[in-house]
Amino acid sequence: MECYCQLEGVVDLLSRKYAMQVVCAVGLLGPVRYGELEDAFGEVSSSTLSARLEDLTDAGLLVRERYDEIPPRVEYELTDEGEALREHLDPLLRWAESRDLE
Amino acid sequence: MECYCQLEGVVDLLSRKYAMQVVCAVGLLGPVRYGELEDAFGEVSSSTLSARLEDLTDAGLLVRERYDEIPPRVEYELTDEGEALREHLDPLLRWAESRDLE
DNA sequence: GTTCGTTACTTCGGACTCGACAGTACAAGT
DNA sequence: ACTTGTACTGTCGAGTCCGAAGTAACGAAC
Repeated sequence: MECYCQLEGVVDLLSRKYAMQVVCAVGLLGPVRYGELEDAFGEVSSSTLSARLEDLTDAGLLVRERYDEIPPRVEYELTDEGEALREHLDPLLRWAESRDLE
Repeated sequence: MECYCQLEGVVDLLSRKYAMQVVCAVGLLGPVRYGELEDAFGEVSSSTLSARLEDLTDAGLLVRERYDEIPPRVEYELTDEGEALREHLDPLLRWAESRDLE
């Protein structure tokens, strides 16, 4: 019970590709458009990125704001819960980054 | 560059099933045997668990100690790097746990 | 001396997830 | 007409994960 083995839910969500990076990226880039995220990631597949955005939105960690314009405009932002998650995630990714650079 | 989008390596590793839980579990259970982990997880598939243990060992986050006994005995433990990771991971899983319980 | 128990895994077929790339909708600009 | 810009969706082959069953090794029990 004290070993986190039984964890599901959010952790499963974060265990999908790019999930952790998306949370931190949306947090740092503020209200951000789909294309900006795609550019930031560089080599992500659009289908996977949009699946991840949908997952995180459904989980209540992101809000998706769609403007009725042509060409379309959509902006993603963290909810309060998403921001809470990002604060826990940030030290982890920061550590991972410094480790990978060695 | 500041948005963690390009992160690979450890993050990809942690983005696989049970990876984060295994790190925290091994940290809390001390030197721990394969079967103990399997019991703690309860409903894990043995193939996936052993794949994850191998990944983490190859990445230098776990050490695997095999004793020449019958029946076999194998113990897993965190390396210093694994412990550093666990310290960053722990607040995250703690948050996830409290969120999932709501 | 043959079966039983223990442990830490593999192996297997099928299901799920991912990546790359092509395609969609719509209007304004040329 | 035709191209441009945006945010996706569809498809399909490849990679990953799943649970169930099997494997190897040897000592102990019968």
